[in-house]
Amino acid sequence: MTTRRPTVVQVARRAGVSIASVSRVLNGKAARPDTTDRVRAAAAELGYLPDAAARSLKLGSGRQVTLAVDDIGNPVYSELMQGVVDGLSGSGARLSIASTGQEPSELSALVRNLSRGLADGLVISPLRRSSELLRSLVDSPIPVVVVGNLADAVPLDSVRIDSAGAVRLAYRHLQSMGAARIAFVGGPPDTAPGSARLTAFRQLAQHDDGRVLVTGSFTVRSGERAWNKLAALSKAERPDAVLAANDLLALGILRGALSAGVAVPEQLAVAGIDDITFARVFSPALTSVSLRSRERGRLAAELLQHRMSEPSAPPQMRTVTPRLVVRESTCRS
Amino acid sequence: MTTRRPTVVQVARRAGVSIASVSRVLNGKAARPDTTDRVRAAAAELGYLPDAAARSLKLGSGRQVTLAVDDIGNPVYSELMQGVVDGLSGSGARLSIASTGQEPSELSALVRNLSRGLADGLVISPLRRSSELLRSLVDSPIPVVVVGNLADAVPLDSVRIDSAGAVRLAYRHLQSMGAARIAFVGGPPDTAPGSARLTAFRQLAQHDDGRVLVTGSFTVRSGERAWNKLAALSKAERPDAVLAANDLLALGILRGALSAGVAVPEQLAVAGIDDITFARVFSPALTSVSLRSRERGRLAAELLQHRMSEPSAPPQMRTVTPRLVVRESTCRS
DNA sequence: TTGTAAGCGTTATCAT
DNA sequence: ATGATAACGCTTACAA
Repeated sequence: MTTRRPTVVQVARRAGVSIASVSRVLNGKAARPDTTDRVRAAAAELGYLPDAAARSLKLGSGRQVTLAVDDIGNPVYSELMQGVVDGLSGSGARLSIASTGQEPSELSALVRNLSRGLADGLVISPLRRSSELLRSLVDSPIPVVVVGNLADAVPLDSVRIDSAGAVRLAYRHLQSMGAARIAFVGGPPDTAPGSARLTAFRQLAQHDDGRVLVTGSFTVRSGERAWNKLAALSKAERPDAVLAANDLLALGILRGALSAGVAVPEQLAVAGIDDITFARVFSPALTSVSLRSRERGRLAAELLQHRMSEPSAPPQMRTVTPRLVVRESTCRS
Repeated sequence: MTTRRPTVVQVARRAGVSIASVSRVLNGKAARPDTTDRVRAAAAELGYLPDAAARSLKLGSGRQVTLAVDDIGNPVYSELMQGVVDGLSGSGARLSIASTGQEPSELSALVRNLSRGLADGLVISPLRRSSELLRSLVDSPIPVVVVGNLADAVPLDSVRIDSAGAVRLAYRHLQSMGAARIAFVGGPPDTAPGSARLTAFRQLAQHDDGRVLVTGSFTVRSGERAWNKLAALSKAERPDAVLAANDLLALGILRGALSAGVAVPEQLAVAGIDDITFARVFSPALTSVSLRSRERGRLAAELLQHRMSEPSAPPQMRTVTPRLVVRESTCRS
């Protein structure tokens, strides 16, 4: 039960060598074959595992990566997380999750409190990019990779997405399906993706009469509320297509419309952004623009590992191309 | 940029006291008021944060909790994770995720490799409970809480669920809605929940002619495949209700049925188990039995913290009661 | 109440 | 090639 974990000392004793030799062998440095064997054998017999805390203390850094997001409940972040796991796999690094839940971005505070040993590297995907947060990130004593579109001047590794392109893809698709009045259901405008996608839509629709609704959160509930507002419009004003700023909002719209007996896509076409795993499962399956969350997570993990091994390299950037996935909610084939 | 993190030594120098006083003050031990003030001030000015690795090494344990699950992609586990976060919040403990992804449960290996400092406590929800895994858990040098139904003899803290009760709830409900032939779509029988739910169904349906299908995984795809088998049955054999072993399977059935033009619930009623967040969003919304994943996560975190502070207390057990949530997929109101 | 010093388990430097 | 030893930053007897 309370067997004390074996340390290098026990291994050394058992192998009849010094602790230095044990450390060397276990870290793959050269040693005489028989020394190597004896140490390996002793370690195996004792079930020795190095103490991560001690190693981290000595080395000045462990292999602990933290992923910080605003809301782990959103499937997008689960996928991002899976991507990070993919990118980390094989490196021996471990992943921690830090989610601030619903609170208005406590991420800055969280970032400041990441002490070494708890986190040796950070992947962060902040909904809101306050200058305070950016400052904490730039000043962070540990390597940071941001998943999101930073201003070019910010000296941080980042994985970006072409937001405007994503919105355009969906918008053009809806148009090509014959939609005349396309409404936009946006997320909170004070968030980075919220404002980027809103701006992109406004630019695209400036000559069309696209109605714009803004919601308080990127959730299904908000989508349902937005639907209610849409349903209250006069017949002439009612859109024949909705472009939602993310899939959760789109699903809310979808649910609202179907409950009200509106046929999708016949009477109302609906498209989202993110292409969460569930998008294809719904009925009708949701047309969406994939932002490749999993790939972004993987790329972020790669950038982070690069930076952890090469702390003073110039900041790098990866950009992921959005991809339209047409399904039943816009096009009954 | 590469500012070396301040340590107790710098704080002590700045405050004009010894490192011992710094440690004492920062850990809330009594000290003279002016000493306290000077230390606090110095720490604040320097932006001092204790090194988690060093503290963990010295104390023999940090506050790092690991959650190990088979597949983070399943929303049930996201909810479990959120529950663990809830239960940990305020305790200063941090959460790590370990997921083996799709691989045939490598959890045993994972558990054996949890070195101290990386994980000071473990919450594990294993799909398969091999005796090998159980042994690693019982022998684990760090506190462990299992989310799942252990044999009573296993001396481990656990959070359990009444599987048989959950299946019964759904079965009786389907019967009460007038279903005559209820089919069961089970998960992999070599998993703990897979076999428990299957056994429960067989017991309930032994006098009825309930058909039983078994799938290879708890996923939407498997559900869709199961639907195809169901659809291939002769009209006389076809069920008028399906009870799926989890919501992902149920959603697959739902999707298959709707695509085939089968009306749900009129021609086929569908019920799942787990009550994932998305269950209510689907159309028709999915009837499901809630296993209160989030609450189970919270309870697991509480048990773990208790054990971490009281290592030799007798094993505890919490049992969560399943709850039927009736929605449109079984009952058009 | 405060300071000195030991030690947690590891890696790395320096002799040998 | 190997062994003795110092050091990473922290907490905690023990002394003063």
